[in-house]
Amino acid sequence: MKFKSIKGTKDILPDESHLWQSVEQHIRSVMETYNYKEIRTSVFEETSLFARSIGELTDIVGKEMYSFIDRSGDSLTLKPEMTAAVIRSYIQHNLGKKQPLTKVYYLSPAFRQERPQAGRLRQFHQFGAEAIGGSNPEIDAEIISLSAAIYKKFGITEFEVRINSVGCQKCREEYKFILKSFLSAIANKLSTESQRKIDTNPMRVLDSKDENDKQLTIGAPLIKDYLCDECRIHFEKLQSLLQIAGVDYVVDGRIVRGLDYYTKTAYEIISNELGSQDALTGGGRYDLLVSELGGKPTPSVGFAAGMERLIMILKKRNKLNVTAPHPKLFIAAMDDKSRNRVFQEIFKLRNQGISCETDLLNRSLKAQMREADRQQADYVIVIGENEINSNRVSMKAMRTGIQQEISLDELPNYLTGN
RNA sequence: GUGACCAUAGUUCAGUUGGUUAGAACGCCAGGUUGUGGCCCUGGAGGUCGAGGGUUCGAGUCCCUCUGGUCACCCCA
Repeated sequence: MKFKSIKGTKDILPDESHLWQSVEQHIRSVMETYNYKEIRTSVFEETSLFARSIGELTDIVGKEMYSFIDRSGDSLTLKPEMTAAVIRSYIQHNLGKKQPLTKVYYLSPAFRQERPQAGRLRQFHQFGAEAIGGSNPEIDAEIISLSAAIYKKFGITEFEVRINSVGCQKCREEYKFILKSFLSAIANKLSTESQRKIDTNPMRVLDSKDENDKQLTIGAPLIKDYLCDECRIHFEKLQSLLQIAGVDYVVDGRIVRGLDYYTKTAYEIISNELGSQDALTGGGRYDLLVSELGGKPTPSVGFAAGMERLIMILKKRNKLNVTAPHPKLFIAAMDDKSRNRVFQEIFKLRNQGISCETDLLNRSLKAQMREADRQQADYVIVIGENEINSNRVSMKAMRTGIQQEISLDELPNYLTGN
């Protein structure tokens, strides 16, 4: 085979595309219930936008971005996540001037050059939302509730919302200092991975998957015990609001998100049905990002979720009772002489918005019937000399096999009446 | 980037210690007499056995390299 899809990319084939459409439609409907409006940004941006927002030292920026130099010498990057692009757009178009709080959602492909595995692709699809312009914990609660509501909309209830506060610049620095000294004391017993992180990103040591590391860090200081008053009050208020909103959650003091820009609230939605990549959703508050990217200081919250991971669960749980679109009517031609008349009827019906199909390959009547069955057409009529002369056709309901004779002129009414 | 396992029709898979024309199921196509699908029956098409090297009289089967897939690590959606 000469050409193949790029490693880590997947074609969504005609058999499956309607399933994606249906999932997307459900997501949109929940987003709109919460009064978020869609934003679409281009798939690529200036490389420096992501470097600045996500953080130079993160894995995403350090080794996973699809970056390239275009013909004018600019460095561009296929977006590895959506928030940076949304914020860039928010600032560029002065959306904050039109209203104090901007609520947007998106559905978009994203790109990261990682080794593919279950629930991880190089081109993947995210949906998510951002509420830009407010610092109230009510907004954090709304974002978390919204993301959980989407899974509930699909009948998925087996997931866990884990929340944490990662503090602000002030209290996080103090905490990191304390944490580092705790970790340094046990450094020689930690895994080499974790040892490396003590200086660069000590909070990540706490969510190491290494069993030994887990044991060693059981008594480690957690940031929730070192929050400043403002962050602590915000976190407590968020929890009471989640209770009011009816969102079940657990506090997990070890959550650290992989993107540098989070402040205060950080949260994840985890499923135990996904394999190793178990995060359905990740999100949190990023009060410093807008100003970091050149806008006015604008506190914001958001989340991003993986489409493929959602669909994995839906498939596993058999929650995808979506029916593929199928033609209402199939018109078979008795013989070649009748084909022009068949086409005439087909186009007439299609012009009236009725989905119908006919044989385009000059096949036998039997083959045409088989095709109609395969296409799951609701009805079939056969047009031949008799029908052309009498202007009457036998309408066969394929599910029941019952035939009913009607006039050709009644066809549109008959079909739309059903 | 690291590791493990895998790669045979459109799909899911068989393929004996290396030995003639590489099989099955499903799917696809055509028939089973007069103008009607599904079930059933019969027949047919379809494979450079992932690619390239090597060992051998002989390789789908053994060895090497590459590519791709799957899963895990890392990290994340």
